[in-house]
Amino acid sequence: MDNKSIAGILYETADLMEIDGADSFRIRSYRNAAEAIEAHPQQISDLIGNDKQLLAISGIGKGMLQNLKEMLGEGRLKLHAELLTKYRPSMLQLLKVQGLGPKTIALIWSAYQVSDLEGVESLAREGKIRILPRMGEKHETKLLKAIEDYRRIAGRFLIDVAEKQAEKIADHLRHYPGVEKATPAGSLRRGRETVGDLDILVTGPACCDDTERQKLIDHIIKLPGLMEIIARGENKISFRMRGDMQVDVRLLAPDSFGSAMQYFTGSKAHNVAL
DNA sequence: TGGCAATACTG
DNA sequence: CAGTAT
DNA sequence: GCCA
Repeated sequence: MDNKSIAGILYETADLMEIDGADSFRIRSYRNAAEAIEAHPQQISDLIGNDKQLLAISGIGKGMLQNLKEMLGEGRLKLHAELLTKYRPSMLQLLKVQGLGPKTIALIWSAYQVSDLEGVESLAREGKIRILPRMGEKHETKLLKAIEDYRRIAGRFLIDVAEKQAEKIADHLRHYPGVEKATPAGSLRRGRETVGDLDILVTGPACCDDTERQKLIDHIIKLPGLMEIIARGENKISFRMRGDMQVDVRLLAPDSFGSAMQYFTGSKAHNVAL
C-alpha cells in the first residue's frame, strides 16, 4: 500500500466520521495525518516498525501510528470499514456537491434513507428537501443547481491540467522516429474549460504499415504514468493515466490526418452539422 | 490539559 | 442566534 | 486525534 492509498483511506474516514457526527478536531487530525503522509518523501510502508521515525512526522501521533500499523498489517482500517457499512459509499460523492455537507447528508439519510446523487435530486424536485428541519426553499433551489454543476464537472479535468498531460504524451510520441506530428484534438483543442478525456492524433511514416504501427504502439505503452491499457487495436490505443485521465491515441496515415483532425476535434454537434 | 481559523449564508 | 458549509 |  503506497502513501497515496493510505492518505486516501484517512481522507475517506474523515468524511465518514463527519457524517457520523464525530468530534470535529479528531476529524481534522485524520485530514492532517493524510496530508502529512501524502507529502512524505519516503514510503510509510518502508518505515513500518520504525515507530520513532513515524512519530517524528508532524501530524502522526500515538493513535495514528496504530492506524497505520493496522492499515499496513491487515490491509484495511476497521473504523473505515465499519463506517462504510453503517453508511453508504455514495455519500462520499454527495459530499463533493457544493453546499451539501455531512450534516445535511446525514439528515437526508435519516429522513429518507437516500444517499446518492440521483435520489437527492429527485427529493429536491419533489419539494421534499425544503420540509426538513433547517432546510428551506432556498436550500432546495441551490441544491438542484449544485447537482447540475457537479454533473457538468465530475469526471472532467480543468484545461490546464489536461494540457500539461497532453503535452507530456505528445512529447513521448514525438521522440519516436517515424512520428511527424502528435497533436491533441477533442475538447482540449476546442479550448473548452474542462476536458473529459484526451484525444491525440499521430501521423508520420511510423503510422503507414502494420508492422510499424505495432512497434509504435509498443513504444506508446512505455509511457511513464500509464496505469492501464483499456483497448489496443491496430490504429488506436486507449489507456488510463495516473490520476484517472483517459487517453485515446489514434495513428493516422498522413493523407487522412487533416480530415481526422477536423472530425476528432468535433464537437459532435459540429460534425453532425457539417 | 487546553486549544485546534475565521467567516458567510440560511432558517 | 444557531447550525452548516467553505 | 495531535501538539505545546
